[in-house]
Amino acid sequence: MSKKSASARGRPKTLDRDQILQTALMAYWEQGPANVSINDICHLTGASKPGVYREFESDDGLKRSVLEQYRGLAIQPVIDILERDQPTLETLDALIGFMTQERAPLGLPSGCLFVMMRAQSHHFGPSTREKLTMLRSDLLGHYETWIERSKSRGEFADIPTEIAALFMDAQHGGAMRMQREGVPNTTIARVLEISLKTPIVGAGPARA
Amino acid sequence: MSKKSASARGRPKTLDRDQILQTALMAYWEQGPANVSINDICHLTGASKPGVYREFESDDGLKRSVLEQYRGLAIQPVIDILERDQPTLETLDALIGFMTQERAPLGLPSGCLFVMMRAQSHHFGPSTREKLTMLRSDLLGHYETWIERSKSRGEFADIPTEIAALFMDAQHGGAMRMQREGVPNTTIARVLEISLKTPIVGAGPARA
DNA sequence: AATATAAAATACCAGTAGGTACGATAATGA
DNA sequence: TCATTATCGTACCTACTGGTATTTTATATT
Repeated sequence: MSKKSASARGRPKTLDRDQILQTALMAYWEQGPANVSINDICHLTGASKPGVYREFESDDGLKRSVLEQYRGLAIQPVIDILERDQPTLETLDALIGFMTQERAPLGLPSGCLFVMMRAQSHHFGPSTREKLTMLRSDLLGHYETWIERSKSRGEFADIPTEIAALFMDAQHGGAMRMQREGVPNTTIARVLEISLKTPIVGAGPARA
Repeated sequence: MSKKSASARGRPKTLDRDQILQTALMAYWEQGPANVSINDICHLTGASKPGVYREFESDDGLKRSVLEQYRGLAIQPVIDILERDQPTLETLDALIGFMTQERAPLGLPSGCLFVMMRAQSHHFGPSTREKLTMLRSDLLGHYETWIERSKSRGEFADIPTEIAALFMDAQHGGAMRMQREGVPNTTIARVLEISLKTPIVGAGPARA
């Protein structure tokens, strides 16, 4: 890991890895990964194509790295919410709040790159696909531990943990898809209130 | 409309429109629309490229036509279930049954082409996008009339109809995505039991 | 038989994708 | 000073995309 600051031997590198990652991340997120070529990223960043390939090895490698970057940006916050020790209902509210946050003021695209990439994982190389699978099972794992903790407090319905985790993941994916299709965040939040809270804490509307 | 059987003037057409549509439909469904080129479809069907363009005008036109075809195959059955005059719970069971049907024995790919295409609608031409939007609002409309009918029988929770329709659409999309990711249909069905039934008829597990 | 019509398919177009060979360049170590 | 090392970027490669110009062929009409 101590390769950066130590003066290397040859010509010093001018290529800005983080800038490329950030630019690619935003371009993928906004336009969809399949609509952004390596050439596009070169033009956007001013980097040369061999430079990008030297740094990331291949299209597959770049996408894998972007996904890693995206994890810190948009998946970890979800995990952080799950790991705060809060009453179940408050966690659910925090999740809904995070998902339906207005993106434009933050300069962030709508939808979720992770969800988008999962939906078209067969377009990607093996390395990216592997990363996708790992991120997915990691996220599901965090859902599961949170569910178990909620259950131990008696604050979670009697649903098998594995099923409940898939259920929460599905609600998240649904919300992100709606956002991409232009459904207003307030509306998405109302849907999530019903779809997330009712099955989990029974806090939904009265039955007719 | 009486152009087919009437003997036309020039060279008789040998191009089989339906075969192309069917082949393209299956290829799109299996591999994702973005992974199937017109060339692929030509090779699969034996048709020549200008023939395909003569029939469908463009990539956009072909995709629109395929989508139309897909409607009859996989969207209309859902609408038919909604239009059967059944108790709400039976309709929900029928929907869950349809979504989690084993596809392999029927020779059908898993997932839903409509859901896939909605998720990447920005890859397509204007005509295809228009069709997608129309299909979406048509489906949502059918959900809404079914919801209203259920409400009038007192068999639907007190959820605004528009919200409930988006909710149902989201559950459908989530199920199709899980299926694509390889989640077993029995598991998906259990998730749907919770996510669909609990909010709508309160038939979920007891709260803790 | 000659002509009009329409569909057939080969062979091509420009554009772009992912990827790389290779000579130039900027630093360090001897 | 001079070799060594490593990154630089131009210019290129092949493959394939959506799309079409052009010629040939099979029919119906005259």
